[in-house]
Order: sequence, then structure tokens, then C-alpha cells
Amino acid sequence: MKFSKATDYALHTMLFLTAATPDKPVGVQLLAEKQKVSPTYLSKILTKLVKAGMIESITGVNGGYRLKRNWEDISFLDIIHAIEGSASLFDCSFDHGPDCPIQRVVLEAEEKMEEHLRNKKMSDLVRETNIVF
Amino acid sequence: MKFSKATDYALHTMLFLTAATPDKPVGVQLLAEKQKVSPTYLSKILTKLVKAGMIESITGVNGGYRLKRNWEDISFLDIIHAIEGSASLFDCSFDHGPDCPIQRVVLEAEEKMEEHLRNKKMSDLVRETNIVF
DNA sequence: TTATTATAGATAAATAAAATCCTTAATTAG
DNA sequence: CTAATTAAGGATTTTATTTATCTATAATAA
Repeated sequence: MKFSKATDYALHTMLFLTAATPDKPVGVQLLAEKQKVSPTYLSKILTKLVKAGMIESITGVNGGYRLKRNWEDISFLDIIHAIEGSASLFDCSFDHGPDCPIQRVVLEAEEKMEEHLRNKKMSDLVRETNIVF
Repeated sequence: MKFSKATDYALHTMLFLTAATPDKPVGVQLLAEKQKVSPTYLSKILTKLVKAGMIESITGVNGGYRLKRNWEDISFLDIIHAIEGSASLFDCSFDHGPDCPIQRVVLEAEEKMEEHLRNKKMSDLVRETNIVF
């Protein structure tokens, strides 16, 4: 069980956009170069963030991606869910009635993790840390 | 990102063994049947639990698997780590100096999840719940 | 109109998970 | 001692998922 590289790219891109000038769009070319990943692949990932309403895209010359208004509120969990989906991390495949005690425990644990990811915003990180890109 | 089915099988097998008579070994045949999984595959999973020292195996007629002495202390995390390994869920693949602020946050979150999984023992579950197999 | 930039569909390549097959080794009952 | 039973382990296959590429289309600004 691992977070996907796509999630890694998405988180780093969001951090970059949050730390960068908030009004000027940044092209996928540059974002991909920084992260040493192919632009087409990264663009597919960023399209998910667009669909989730976190960033917006501007086509054409001098286009790129830019944060949306609500960017101060975007949490780690928002980004992770946008990329990985929101399904739970564990499915009991054993048929013992309505609810599985094992599943319950694992889901409680998952909820602890999500709580932390929900409370951490990208903007916190930019405020707290000296971001090096 | 999902916990593997192997983890699901391992957790359910441990619950079964914990709920069952603690001295008499249970064959993989029966365990596999209950969970509707192939005996050979399950045996590979259980071998990992043996290597991790949670259960012991007895070959030969009337053999099978049985909990070891310390069974009261076996946590969810122990089992999960035995199957999935203990590597962290997130690797930053971007090269920004010694530590990545994103990685830090995700690892804190992971730690919250692990804490819960470390504090829940199989024996708790058997005590609390009316296990249905 | 041309260059630039994102979107999207199709597909390929790489990796990981799930499962099977077969052989070997250990043990116990008869 | 022998035959039956049971786990361990190596090799391989199947299936699923992730990662990545290629190509075409659409939008926009200079």
C-alpha cells in the first residue's frame, strides 16, 4: 500500500502554485520540468485538480494553471481525494453479516489519518516552511 | 491506495485463530475454505505470519497453524506490517534538500493511523465483539 | 493567421497483486 | 517402516493498476 506518484506530483504542484505568484498562470511545461515528469502525464493529473475545482486552467499563449479563489482552504486530503478517489482503504471480503469488526477498526484508523490530512492546508505549509523549489 | 487482499486474509485468519481454541492447530484447508481463497495462496500469507513470530505451524497429520504464546499482544499493526512491510506510505520524489514538508505532513498522518492500529489488539476484538464465522 | 497551451482518447509499458502448480520436507497414525 | 497428511518454497501465470506516451482537437492571445 502506497500513495501513488500521481498524488506526489499533485501535492508538489499545489505547493508550488501556492508558493508562487497567485495570479499569473504557470504552464505545465515548467511544472513538469521541475518535477522531472512528462508534461502530458502531469497535465492529466492537473486536469483532475481542475475538475475538483482547486485550480483553473487557461489555454492559449501565456496560459497554464492557477489557483482558484478558495485556495487558502485546500487541504492535503482534498488533493489526495481528487487524485486517488475517496473510497476507503479497506474492504472486508469475508461475509460475516452487516458489519465486520476488522473493517471497523481499520476504518477508524483511516479516519485518524484523514483528520490530520484534512487539518493541514497547503497555505499552512507555505506559511510555516521555507519552500525550496 | 488500498490495503491488499492478503492483509484482509491475514487479519481474518488471526481473528479466527484468536477466537478458536488456542491449543489445537487449524489446517490451512479449513481457513481457506472459510474465506473462499485458495489454500496454497493463503499458506504463503500465513508463512509470513509464522516468520514474524505470531503463529507457529505444525506439519504432518493433524497439523496446521496455532497462535504463539504472546498472542494477547498482537496488534493490527503487527499483522499489517508482517504482510505489507513497514515502509512508509509516501515517498517524495522531488529533490528539495534533506526533508520535504509534504512528506512530513503525510508521515505525521500515517503515524496517527498507525497509532490506532498499534493500540488495537486482536484479543480486544474477540473480547468486545460477537464474532461470526 | 500562427504559435502556444490545455484536454482527451487510445494505447503501450512497467510494476505490483493475486493466484496456481509442482516439488520437497516434516510428522503422525497405523 | 510405510502411507497419508500437512506446511514451505520455487517458478510461473494471470490479472489489475499505475505510469507514461502519442496523437488529435480545441481554445486563446499576439
